[in-house]
Amino acid sequence: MGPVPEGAEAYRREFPTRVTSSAGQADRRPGIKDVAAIAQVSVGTASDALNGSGRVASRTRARVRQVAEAIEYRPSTLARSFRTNKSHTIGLSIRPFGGAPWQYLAVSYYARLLSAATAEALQRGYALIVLPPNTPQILGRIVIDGAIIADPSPYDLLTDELDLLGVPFVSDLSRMDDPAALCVGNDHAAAVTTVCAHFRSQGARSVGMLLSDGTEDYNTRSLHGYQTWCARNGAPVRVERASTVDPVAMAKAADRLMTGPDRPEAVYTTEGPAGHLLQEAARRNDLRVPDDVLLACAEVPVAGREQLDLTTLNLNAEHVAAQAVDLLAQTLEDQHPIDRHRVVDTTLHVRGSSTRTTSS
Amino acid sequence: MGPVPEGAEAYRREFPTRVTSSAGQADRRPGIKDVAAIAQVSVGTASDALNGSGRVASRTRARVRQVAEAIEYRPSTLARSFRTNKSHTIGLSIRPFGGAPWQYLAVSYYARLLSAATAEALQRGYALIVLPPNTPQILGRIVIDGAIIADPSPYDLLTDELDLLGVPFVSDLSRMDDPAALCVGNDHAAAVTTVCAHFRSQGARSVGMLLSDGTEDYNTRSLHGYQTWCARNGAPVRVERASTVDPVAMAKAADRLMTGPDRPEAVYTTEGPAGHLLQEAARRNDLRVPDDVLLACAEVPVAGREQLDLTTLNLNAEHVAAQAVDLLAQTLEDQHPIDRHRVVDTTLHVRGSSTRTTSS
DNA sequence: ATGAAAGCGCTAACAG
DNA sequence: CTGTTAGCGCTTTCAT
Repeated sequence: MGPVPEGAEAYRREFPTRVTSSAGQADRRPGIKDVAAIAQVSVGTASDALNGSGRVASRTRARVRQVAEAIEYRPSTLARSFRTNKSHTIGLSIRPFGGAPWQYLAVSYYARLLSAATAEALQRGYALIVLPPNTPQILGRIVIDGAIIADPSPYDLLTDELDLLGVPFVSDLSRMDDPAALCVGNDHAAAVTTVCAHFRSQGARSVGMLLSDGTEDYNTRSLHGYQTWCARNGAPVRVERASTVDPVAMAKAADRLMTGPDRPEAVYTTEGPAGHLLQEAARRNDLRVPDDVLLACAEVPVAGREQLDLTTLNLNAEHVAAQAVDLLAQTLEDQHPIDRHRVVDTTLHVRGSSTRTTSS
Repeated sequence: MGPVPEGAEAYRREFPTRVTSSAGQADRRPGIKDVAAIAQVSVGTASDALNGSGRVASRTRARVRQVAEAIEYRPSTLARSFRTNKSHTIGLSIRPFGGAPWQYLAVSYYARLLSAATAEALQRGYALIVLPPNTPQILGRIVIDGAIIADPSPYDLLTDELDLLGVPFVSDLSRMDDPAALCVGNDHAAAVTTVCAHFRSQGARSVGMLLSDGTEDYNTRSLHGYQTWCARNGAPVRVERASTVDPVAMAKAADRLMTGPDRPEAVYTTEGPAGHLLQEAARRNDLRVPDDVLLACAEVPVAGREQLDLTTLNLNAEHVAAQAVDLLAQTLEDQHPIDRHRVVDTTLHVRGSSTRTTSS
């Protein structure tokens, strides 16, 4: 018999049922010691040969690899992860939305974030695990190297547990005061300012704001940006808030912005799905868009985007995801990124709902 | 000092920098041996006490747990996974769609499948990992206990690798001939029959079919069901196929179904996003819906569902996901489910696009 | 260039 | 009831 037995058959012939304890189960997956035994090297050498550490003769490496291929050896990812203390997985937690905890995929921003984060992570050799928000217990069962917390509520329970476990995570700009924190997000204050300026350029003197009643960072920043703009431009502040969970409440809030003698000449909402609620409210109140009131919203459900002819603020979820994954990956690979706070630009897509056709 | 030091401070006081090799890094996470040392028990006892194996005196268990709590001990999930050979994760792979590999979230069926699978998995203590389709290499880096392959192409490379690794997986009904395979899916043939029967009940004598040119199970089954229905009912077969990737080709295919003297009186498409393509094609060809042609489609993008007034076939993605996770979880927990092939019902939602208002 | 051996942190079998 | 010990499968020194 030659020194290099080839194929799984030869392997089985030479090592018939290598099982130690319970007889009969010859179907156990081959381990690295099987490879080593057949290739007539030690496990250490086999490991080096397979991982290409360079310190093994090319002839023996070839032999070891040949054997590994022949018996279809696959290293145990579990053991390897354990040994290297890396699982190559990152968690992504998205805040609850619309009552149901997983409703968020209906919001284009989060769907895009998830897609892009998954793609970007995989490209770098990480898999993405979808985590529930506010459920730190899950971290006791599963393994992640790092995490991305999208739009955490100010007291998200996950973050504390992650800190305790020493798992690095990226969150939004709400943690910017901590220079060590990893932050990626939009400058929502600037975004709102852009929208308001656009409204004004179209002749609107007053702008109303439809906000969620949540306490996420984007909410507070958007509100702050709005208030600042109003103050600087001598415009009245007109804010309505309602729970994102409750479309009826949202619709009523929209109605409040469309009625009364002092109703604003333009309305913006940070809640994408509320975009068409604004359109419906305008219709209910016999206001023509854009003639009587200008409208815009941040993101919008994917389908029917064009049909709605709605001016939108693109938060560039793909960029956010890419930056977040990049920042996390660098940190996990001990590259100590210098720019740990990253602000992603927003883009205003002007469409019919905010373009004055007749001068007022 | 009492026998039970409380709090991390006491711990650090008593065991100042327990590090063995490199001095100075006192920030290493406490392990089970730290807990054991402080609680004055062996690691085995500590493990039993923490995992509630029942064989330890309640007094000592209390003490051990108290210590663990005090020093904020968290078991290494990596080590535990390694030891128990379980990672509590399942992979979900969804076929590529629309060119971009992650575009599928725009398709409501897949978005719902992902949401529901994630929720169901977490409820059972599993986390869900989003896997790319046709990329078996990823399985060499990450750890999963099982997998769900949604709509695999007939030669999906993932399945072979999963078999090799001994990772159980659920796929669709295309593997029903293997009694050991785990299968969950809709009976697409029956679904198409339902749609055709509905069309006929509304007076349509002929039904056209707009299909993807893919080779997924739902495609072949839908086509087969359609052909069978036509044969049984003496209706002409009129099938157009186009790549889901290519909306232009899809639109052209839709046009072909709307023109000519022998154009069908009703059209169904299995591709949700093509639903409104059918509507547009009808408009282009001056056909009124539903007067001149009846329309229906399987699933539809989430937003604007009501506005489109389109009859849809609900594939009940949530049920599919729940059954798939259930089947997988049972298998992983060695419960050897008897019903390894599970067929999920579909539901026809009749709306305006297929309801004859005037009798023809 | 290669082999031998020491663990990673934890669980589980066995011994007391 | 509790302590001791043997690994899980692999990577990584340290010798040779």
